[in-house]
Amino acid sequence: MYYKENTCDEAAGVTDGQCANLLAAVGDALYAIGGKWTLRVIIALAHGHNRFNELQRTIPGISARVLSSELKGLELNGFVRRLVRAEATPVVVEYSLTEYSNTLAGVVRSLSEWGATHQQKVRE
Amino acid sequence: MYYKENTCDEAAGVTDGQCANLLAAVGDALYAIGGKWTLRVIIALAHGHNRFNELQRTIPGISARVLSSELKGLELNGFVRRLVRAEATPVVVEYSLTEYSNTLAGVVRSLSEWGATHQQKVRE
DNA sequence: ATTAGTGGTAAACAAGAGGTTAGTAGTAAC
DNA sequence: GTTACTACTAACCTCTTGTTTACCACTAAT
Repeated sequence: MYYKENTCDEAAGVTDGQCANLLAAVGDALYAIGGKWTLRVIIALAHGHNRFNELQRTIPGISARVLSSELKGLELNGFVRRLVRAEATPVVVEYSLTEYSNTLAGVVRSLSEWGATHQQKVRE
Repeated sequence: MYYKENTCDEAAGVTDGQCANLLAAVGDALYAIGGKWTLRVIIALAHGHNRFNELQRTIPGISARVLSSELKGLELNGFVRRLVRAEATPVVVEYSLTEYSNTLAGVVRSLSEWGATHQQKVRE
């Protein structure tokens, strides 16, 4: 359980450490993947969309400028690999996920599960 | 066509639907709790910090203005309950999580687990 | 009398994320 | 010859988010 029921004094000291740890960890996670588009790009790549314009078509509402900067950031952080296929005409660029990005599977799963049920609740 | 039409014909149609669903669900989730402070406020509340200034002390870096607007938004969306204790002097305001906010447990857990390991990887 | 604490709000501003428009160079299809 | 596709990038603008500072009215302690 991520929450602690009681507020009694003996617990305060103990859970405050846990709380600070949680705050820091969640802060780090959101800093890396909390942007509006970051996870969506990763999801689209995970489904085999690995070209620039293909990604832009798959992700509704993203602009070329934002997609470009997202891909750069993801490459910099080791989530995405960029491969230029110079043998093709015109030159084709392929993006793909690294193994490290697989560590995000759990996050994507719980986030999408919660998001789906939450969306149903919002339409009440 | 001078480039391949599909990476995997049979998969394309099937997974594109899944992909769109995932994108929408994750989008909804991030819209609700993807802000810089939203989850941190919830975590602090979950650890028994239920007064305004207490929350501000617990969450490093948050300003009163932002905390105030976060709490308003969370109350509006049904994550937080606001209780004014008029019998006390000075008047005391208590914030607490609703039952609905417990549905976020899985999200917080996976996000904090990933955030913790990611932070270790970043320090390489 | 001064300081600190209660729970905030108002105003002014800064920063950054994201959106819009336009344009690059080359090729291929109509 | 015109359109459309490849993968972007530059410039500009807007809008949200967040910061800072000051302030409210009241109380309790020093």
